Amino acid sequence: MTKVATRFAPSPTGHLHIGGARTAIFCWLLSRHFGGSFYLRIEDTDRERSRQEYTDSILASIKWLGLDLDREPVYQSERTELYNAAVDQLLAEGKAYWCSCSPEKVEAMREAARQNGQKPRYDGTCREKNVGPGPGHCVRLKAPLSGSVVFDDLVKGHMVFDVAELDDMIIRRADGMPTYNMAVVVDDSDMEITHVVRGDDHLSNTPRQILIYQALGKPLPVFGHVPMILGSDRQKLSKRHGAKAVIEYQNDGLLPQALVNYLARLGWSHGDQEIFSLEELVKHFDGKNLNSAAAAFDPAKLSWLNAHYMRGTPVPELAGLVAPFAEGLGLTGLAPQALEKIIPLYLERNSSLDELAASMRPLLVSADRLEALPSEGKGSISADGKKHLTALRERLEAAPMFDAAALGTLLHDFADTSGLKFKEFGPPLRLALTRVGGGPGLPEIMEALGKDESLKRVDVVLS
RNA sequence: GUCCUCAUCGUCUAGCCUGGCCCAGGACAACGGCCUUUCACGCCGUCGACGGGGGUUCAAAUCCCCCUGAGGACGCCA
Repeated sequence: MTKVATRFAPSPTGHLHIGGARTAIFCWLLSRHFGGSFYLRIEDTDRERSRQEYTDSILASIKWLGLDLDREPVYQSERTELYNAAVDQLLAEGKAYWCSCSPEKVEAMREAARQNGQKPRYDGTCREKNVGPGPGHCVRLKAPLSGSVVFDDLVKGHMVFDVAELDDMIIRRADGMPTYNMAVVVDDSDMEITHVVRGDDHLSNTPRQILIYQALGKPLPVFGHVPMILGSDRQKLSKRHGAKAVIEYQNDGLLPQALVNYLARLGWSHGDQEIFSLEELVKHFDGKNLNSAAAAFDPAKLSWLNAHYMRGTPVPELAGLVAPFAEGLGLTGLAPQALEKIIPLYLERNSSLDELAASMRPLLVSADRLEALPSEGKGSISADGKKHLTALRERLEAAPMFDAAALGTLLHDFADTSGLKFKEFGPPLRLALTRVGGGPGLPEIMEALGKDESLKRVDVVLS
């Protein structure tokens, strides 16, 4: 058995989005499962739409996801000679021919076919004419006129296409560049790709590509067409579904492992298991159990997974990961220890790094950078509240110990001796300390803040 | 229009190949409760699906046919 090789082949016309990322993950997983290789090929033959910044972005996203490559990325724009050699070979062998039909003329043929209820196709005008090269001439594959193309798809099963459905596709444009189907076949063949895993929007391209493989006399790879990812309303994925480019998830504070786990599990399953380490994914992902139905993207489940992975990350590492998000909130020059100290207080209350940074902010800024409290209404401290705070402040100032355990006892004692209920002084104290309604326990917050800062925050709202 | 693909809880899915163990299991979400001097976590529980119609069979989510619905392809785009 030859060594398994897979490839992910995006065109650099946008950032790596969620659908592409899943395809890349599947390809990578399949190669790793079989101890094979994984490659990246940039399909940039469309000079108009391809942009270097997107290539860079895709490469960065692949890396961030942790998908390592076994060779440098291949750029189709640099391989024109290879494609031309293949086209010339087919021409020389009589398996392809020059065509002088203008695009307008071909479009007219298609329109006519459509009118007749036929599949729009090229009618083969130049097939036997031997027109030869010339300005505006393209090259077409001389496809078989009858028979069928058969292959077994990893996810769709046994596929049969009647070649009568296909026409003589263009394999080299008038400008000398190969067309997509030609370049893909030449590349996959040259790169010795054994498993072509891609979106099922390519399913109907497959018989065309198989025709090219056959004309070239090259062995066929195994094909696997994974269904598309839909939005939560089962419509085509778009921004409003919260389905974004990988780089945006990164910017939102998602952990790559969460995204990989979520995406791997979308359209693939291993019994009832939901959480997979990378090792488990590699161990179980053998190209089977792929769902042939399209799956809807669910941001809530992704979020749940992210929370799970955040909690499993060691605090010092987490501190390094949230630091950039804290900086984004204007919290610069923070000591790593400052973050490490309060991360445990907020970790289980957040499901992304940016939320975590935002919720920790009140404990990380100085008292004067907290926003002012409203004087009345929601979020304000009543006159009674201030009175209770004044009394509590005295106890706090007199506290010999300022750790969470001692402060917990102090608050209980205060409730007992003052006859006040917790809800009469707890919420005002919380507002004074953090300006936020919920969060970690008051004792923990005060310990993290320290005595001076805690008293200062109380003083600010009392003055 | 032609060809192709797909169809289990709101969502991701198990089960389907090799019919009975499925009056359909798990997870996310939602809802309720417990824990908690807040919020959250955690725990317990509730709601909730085989698209429709025909067959085949003692028996169908599972096999066959039709319908419906959804998606894709039909480029000198990829």
